[in-house]
Amino acid sequence: MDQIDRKIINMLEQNARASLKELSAACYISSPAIAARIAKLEKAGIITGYHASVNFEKLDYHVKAFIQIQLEPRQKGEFYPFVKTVPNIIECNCVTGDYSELMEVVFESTAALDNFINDLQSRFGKTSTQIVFSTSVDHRGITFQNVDDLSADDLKDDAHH
Amino acid sequence: MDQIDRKIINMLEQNARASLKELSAACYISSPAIAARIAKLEKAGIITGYHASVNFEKLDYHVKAFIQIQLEPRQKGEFYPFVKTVPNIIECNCVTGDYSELMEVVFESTAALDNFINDLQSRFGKTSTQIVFSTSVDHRGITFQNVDDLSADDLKDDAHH
DNA sequence: TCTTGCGGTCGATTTGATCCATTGCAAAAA
DNA sequence: TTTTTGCAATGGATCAAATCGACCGCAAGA
Repeated sequence: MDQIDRKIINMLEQNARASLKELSAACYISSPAIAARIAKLEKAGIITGYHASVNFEKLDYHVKAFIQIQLEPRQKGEFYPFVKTVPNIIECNCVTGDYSELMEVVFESTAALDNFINDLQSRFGKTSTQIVFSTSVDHRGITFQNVDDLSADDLKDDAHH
Repeated sequence: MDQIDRKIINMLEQNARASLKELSAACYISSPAIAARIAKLEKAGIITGYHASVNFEKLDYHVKAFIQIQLEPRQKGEFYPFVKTVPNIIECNCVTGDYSELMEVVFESTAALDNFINDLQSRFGKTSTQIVFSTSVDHRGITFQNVDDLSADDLKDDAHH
């Protein structure tokens, strides 16, 4: 993981469809070299995938919310397969605190959200919900600093650490 | 937005680097047709970007957490530019409830997280933090149902709605 | 009926990705 | 010190994929 790898990751986080040529120009190395580095980062499990992101509003998912739920330990075996199959659940984490699971969801309407919460409560346990008014930072990866405007020499020097 | 568009979106959510050829084969239309549809979805603001996702653990961000913070209305002008500049904040939402902002963060260690929380509290207001034990559903987009195994005829019929 | 516009196909061209032989360099072995 | 080994890169040839432009068919509105 040198500066070039970090720059590749930054660029692919911003635009996963960037061509090897673009990456190659920005990193001052050849495109086969970029391809080899990307393959290595994927194999190492550092880059885990490439995903298009969509505007939920435009797809008529007007309500985003966070739902916390209290779960008995024995319910987890049923809960985890369940959450994976519900497309409205866009993230789910097991967390510290009074509620054991915290999930992020999107729904067409508050009515549909309410419906889902009722279903959750009857199947599992007590919930607590916060509805999202606005999103100031949309889900993103970490961005490496001090990599964005490096000269050819800076990058090359670093490569042979 | 017909079934073909939905299938394209599904596929690009799963693999944003899928080639036009792959998409074209799966949708039973030519690759220029796919390119035109993607361009249209982007221009309409339905597809908002393509992002590589990384394994935070492998990059030594061992602690994921959700931080809620109480904010005076007048503090928002300062808060929003701030959260955008902190790379550790991977999502931030304004929500209903006792705490006005809910953010998802990643840090190298609990010490670094603690440090950040102290900084937040001194700059803004009261916080409440939940640390993530495990993630059963990693951040994902919505997946359209009944699109994954359609025949050539199904897709074509739908195109001329 | 005629026209307009959209969304599609097909083949030609251009662009980008991949393969392979070769090089340079640094670290470990002789 | 010299030799060897292995890794990461290059550059050109080859191959695959994306783009362009001409053309077609169909449905909606003039």
